Amino acid sequence: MTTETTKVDKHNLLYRLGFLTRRWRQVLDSAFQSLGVTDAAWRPLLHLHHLGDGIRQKDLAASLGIEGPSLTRILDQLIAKGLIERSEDASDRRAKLLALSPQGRAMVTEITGKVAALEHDLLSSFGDAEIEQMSSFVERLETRLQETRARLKG
Amino acid sequence: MTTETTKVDKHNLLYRLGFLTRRWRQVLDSAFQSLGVTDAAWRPLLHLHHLGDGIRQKDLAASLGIEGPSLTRILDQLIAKGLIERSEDASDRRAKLLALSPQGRAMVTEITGKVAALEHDLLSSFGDAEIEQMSSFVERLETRLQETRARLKG
DNA sequence: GCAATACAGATAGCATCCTATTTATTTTAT
DNA sequence: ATAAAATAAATAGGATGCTATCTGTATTGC
Repeated sequence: MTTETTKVDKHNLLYRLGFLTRRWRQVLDSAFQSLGVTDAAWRPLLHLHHLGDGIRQKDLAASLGIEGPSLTRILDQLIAKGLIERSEDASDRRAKLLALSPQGRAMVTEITGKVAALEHDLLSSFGDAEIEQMSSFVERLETRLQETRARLKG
Repeated sequence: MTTETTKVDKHNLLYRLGFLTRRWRQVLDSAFQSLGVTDAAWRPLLHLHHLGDGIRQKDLAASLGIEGPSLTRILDQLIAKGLIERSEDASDRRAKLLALSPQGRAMVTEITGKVAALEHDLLSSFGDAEIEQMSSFVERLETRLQETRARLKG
């Protein structure tokens, strides 16, 4: 029975991580509805703000950890809302350069406040050492997973 | 700067959890392609096996942590493949009862082996104490998130 | 007994991610 | 110099989750 229990625990861990991220997404979703941006849309704004105007879509996608086509649609929405501007790169006519509009910058401020409040609410009971430990675990899992992925593909 | 750094770390933690679960799903996806079941489909099979034949869709959905409509579509696929059988509940004509077919039971065996191998591969570098600690963190986050969710809805 | 409410499941439609392919442009190799 | 390969972004289509709504059945309240 000990073996069985251990196996179930490990099994549940990854399952519950997925569950947790779905729930977190739902919380963010309801929190951002009032701002008029979807949950998927706020992160590109913050990353763009952090990386600075004038970057390419490809680099923003890499920063977000999503694929190019996934970003294209989100950008279409953000550009339609006037939060981001997409211009052509004079030095490479295949590429597009991204920049926050003034409204986009204002939105970044609002989003940053909301996200910080929600994250604080979620993490406030954890000490710095615990946060760091979780970060370390996640990093180890990421590394291992990347190796596994590479092995399955190669 | 200290404040800034801490903030970014916390920020990254939840972001990276989402990233991690997406990657894990991708690994499972490529591993299960050869079995002819999608990543979303294997978990209902295992849960049904664990819960036993004759349960209702509603209870399986609750066990999986997904909503009824999300399960309906997955079940349609699994039934079309002949892995699960859906029958009417004589005591309540609204409800349907679920059972694994013989092929479904065989699939459960294959899936269990594959999942166990992948999870072992991912988690083998973690000690039991570390696994338990991660579980504890996840549980605390789940609890806190549920409270937040309830507060936002009420 | 019958109307109102609750519940199980299915359907419709949205959001987000992915991979595969297409188009336009740039870089590399012969 | 030109043909082949590589690259940036867009488009097409699939998978998975959600909420809202519909249908049929059971339960509750008067």
